[in-house]
Amino acid sequence: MAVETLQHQASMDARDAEVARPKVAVDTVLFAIEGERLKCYLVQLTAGAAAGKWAFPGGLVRVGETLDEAARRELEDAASLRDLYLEQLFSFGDPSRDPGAHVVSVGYLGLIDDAGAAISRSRKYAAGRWFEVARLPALAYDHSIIAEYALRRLKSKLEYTNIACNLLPPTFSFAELEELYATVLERPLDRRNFRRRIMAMGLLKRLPGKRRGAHRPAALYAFRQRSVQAIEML
Amino acid sequence: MAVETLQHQASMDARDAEVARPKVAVDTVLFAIEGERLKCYLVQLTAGAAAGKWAFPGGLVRVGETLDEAARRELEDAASLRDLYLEQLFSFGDPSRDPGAHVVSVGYLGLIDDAGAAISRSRKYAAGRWFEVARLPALAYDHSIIAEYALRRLKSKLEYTNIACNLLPPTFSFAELEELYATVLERPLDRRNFRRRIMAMGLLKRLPGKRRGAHRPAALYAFRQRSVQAIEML
DNA sequence: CTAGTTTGCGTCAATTTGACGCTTAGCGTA
DNA sequence: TACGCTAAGCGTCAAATTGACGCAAACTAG
Repeated sequence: MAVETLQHQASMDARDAEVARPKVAVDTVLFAIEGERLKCYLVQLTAGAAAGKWAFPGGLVRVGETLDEAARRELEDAASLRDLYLEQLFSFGDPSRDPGAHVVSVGYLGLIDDAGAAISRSRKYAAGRWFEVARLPALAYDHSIIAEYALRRLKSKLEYTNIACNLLPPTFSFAELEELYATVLERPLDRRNFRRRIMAMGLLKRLPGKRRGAHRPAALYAFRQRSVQAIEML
Repeated sequence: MAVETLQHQASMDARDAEVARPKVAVDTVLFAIEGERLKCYLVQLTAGAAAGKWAFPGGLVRVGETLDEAARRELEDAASLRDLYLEQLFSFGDPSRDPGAHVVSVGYLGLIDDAGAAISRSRKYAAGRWFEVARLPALAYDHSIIAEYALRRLKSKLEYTNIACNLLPPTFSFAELEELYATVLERPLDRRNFRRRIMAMGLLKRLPGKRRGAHRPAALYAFRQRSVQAIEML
């Protein structure tokens, strides 16, 4: 009788050591807006069969840390990033997703308001930089599938949550917010209907100042809540 | 320098064996409707610190199988169940969720149309039976959190997918469908508006026969598609 | 002061949603 | 057989929401 028929969950006793088990990794699809383009951060792998290919920053989960902590640790290591929005996406467990070993990857969606904050100084990777989402290079492992999940989740959550606050600076004009939506959703929005919808959600607060530009000055706004929450969910 | 800073994903080389890694398990929250009550299937653990407690059927993932396969294998083992609807929920990675070891659990939502199909003859568990969702016993590990996720997902997906087809027999009356919704959502539905909404989605096909009962006979319906898909998602 | 551009508010019809009334069909019983 | 009961099934109406679009206000550049 195999070990797992004797116990529901694993315990640290000696019998476990004899059975090979899949490992657990986290991989984060990190998005940012840069110049009216949605971008995501990729790192270039240095080791393994996928060396030279691009992938999302990630790595194996250590004993004693949560999945979120693992994802944050890997982002800090890979790009010196801290305090960003992270949300678990989906877990990818196909044993052939990594030809080298059976690794279950917990995919994460990450958002940051400033692409410039990412500093690729990790010795773990050959390089790290932002790519336009519409023009990603070939990705290692099953990361192109993870990318699809992440993009779908981001688009979906834009519609019914205040998740956009994590892609914008603390203060912004309505036009900037609308541009963000149009960029991510890849479709034009009616300016007036968009304003009505957003205002009806009551997420924003108007700030005193004005944004001066080449034309009529725009009112400044900020999100009431910086924490993500659903609007009018049943 | 630790192993994981040298490689992105794990490989099977010798250095890995030196580092303890979290294990991966799957746990499935299986729902069924029985007598106007939403129920879920629990098993009673026999081993480990949680022995005697109730939990969702699950176990460690083996090298070479997908997460879905692992979940199906455990359900077959625990309750002789096959060919049911399964959907990945969320992964739970808190290292303290299982006091015995660091086990990352991938939670699954399962649906079956016939609670009677579950046969608890597994030697792995002391017992297995259906519990009313509103009156679950104390659960092992973090399974009460997983239960909350599963119930929320089920309620949510009822609203915009044809997922209900997995909780109903192949043929059913409109009243039975409405009762299912009311039971799961825990609120009364307006019969006429509900019918309009469901018909507008175009999921059902009318069958020739009639359901004879104590009163006016009801038309019989079946789902056009038995595969789950979202309706009118943007 | 004028032309050009962006901001910001408002209107209107079409569609969707929520609340509810009424008829139909079959069963059981007098 | 006819009457009452109950569930099934169809339809109506007002309120709320959505999509399409017009227009004036505010500012800069020349």
